[in-house]
Amino acid sequence: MEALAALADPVRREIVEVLLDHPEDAGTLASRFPISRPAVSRHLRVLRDCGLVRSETVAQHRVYHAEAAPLREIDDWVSRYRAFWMEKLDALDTHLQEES
Amino acid sequence: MEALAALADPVRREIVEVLLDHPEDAGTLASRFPISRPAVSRHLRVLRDCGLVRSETVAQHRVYHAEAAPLREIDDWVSRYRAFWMEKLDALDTHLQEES
DNA sequence: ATCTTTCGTAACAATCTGGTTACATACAAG
DNA sequence: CTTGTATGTAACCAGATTGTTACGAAAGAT
Repeated sequence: MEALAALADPVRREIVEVLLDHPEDAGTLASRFPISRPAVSRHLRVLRDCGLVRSETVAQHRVYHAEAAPLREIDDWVSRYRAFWMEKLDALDTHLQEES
Repeated sequence: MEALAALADPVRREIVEVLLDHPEDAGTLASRFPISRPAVSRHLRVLRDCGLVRSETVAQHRVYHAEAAPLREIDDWVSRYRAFWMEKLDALDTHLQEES
């Protein structure tokens, strides 16, 4: 669940959101954020280290791509408890039914 | 997505896992971990602040319960990208089919 | 009333995090 | 080859995080 910690940061979350939509090189990616390019570079390192992102070198550019596997890992964790909140929300629905 | 940051910590994640199974008082909860009771108490505060947990006072004990809503919020975020990795994994399946 | 149990908070130290600027490397281009 | 563009890394700093021990409040128990 190292990926979960990586996604705790809002900047990294937004980077991933962009890359899930389309691949993008480091510079363009950095220009989206109000922080320095090296700061973004390090966020990319964190994302790379936990497998949420992969980089492909083309000329002197590094094109980043989103990687699916770790997202699935998080989904699996949450899934284990989906039954819990389904139940709770069902109970709420019932409650509202009874009130009306 | 404040809950996501809260769950980045492995201790807090384990606390939530326990409470999703059954409610438990602060002391018993603390005894599960190799850290001090005040440390656990503060983890509980973080979880309370982001709504992942709720406490009920019974006598001089504080019984903690898991709360469903924030888990759902995280699930919703991941859901937005479920299509992405479904697609990737499908592509992998196809690839393996072709190889065999 | 006083002691005991349960639990949160305060104060403090050590580590982690995320930002900045300065610098090094790699490849294209002229 | 020398210059310029695109990136990652190193060094440094401020603020947040997480742990510890000491203390305080609240509610049973004697």
